[in-house]
Amino acid sequence: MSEKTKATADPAGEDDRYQRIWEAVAGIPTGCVLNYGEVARRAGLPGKARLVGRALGLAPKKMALPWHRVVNAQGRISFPEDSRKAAEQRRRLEEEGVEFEGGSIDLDRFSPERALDRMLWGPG
DNA sequence: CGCTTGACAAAAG
DNA sequence: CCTTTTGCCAAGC
Repeated sequence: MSEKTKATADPAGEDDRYQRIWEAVAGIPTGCVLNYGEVARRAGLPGKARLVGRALGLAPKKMALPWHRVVNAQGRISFPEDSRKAAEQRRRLEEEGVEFEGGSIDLDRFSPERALDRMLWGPG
C-alpha cells in the first residue's frame, strides 16, 4: 500500500490522544490546578500543550471534565479577562479553595503534589 | 492544498 | 511587570 499521505488524522483509529488528555484532566484532584503543558506530559504527549486546549474545547459537555483546573504556565486563565468563560473558571476554582494572587495562581502551591500538605497544614 | 488560528510555552529584552 | 519572538501542531477556511 502506498502510505505517502502520512494520515495526519489516522482514519484507521489509533488516535487516543484526546482520550488520554481527557483522562489526565479528569485526574486532577479538587482544589488543584495544572498547566496545559503538564497535562500534555501526563497524557504522554510532551510538548503538545496546545493540543490540550483543543481537546478541552472539543470535549463533550456530557463528560463534565474539570476543565477549570487547567490554566496556563503563568498560572493565569487562558480566556480573555472580561469573558464569561474566564469568570466561570475563576469562580469554580475559588469555590474549590484555589486562591488567586492578583489575577494569577501559584502553581506550585496548588499542584496535586501539595494537596496533602494543604490538608495537613492548611492553605498558606 | 497552503495560510491562518489558537483554552500554549519558554526565552529574551 | 510588560512585549516580542520562536517553536509547536491540529483544525478551519
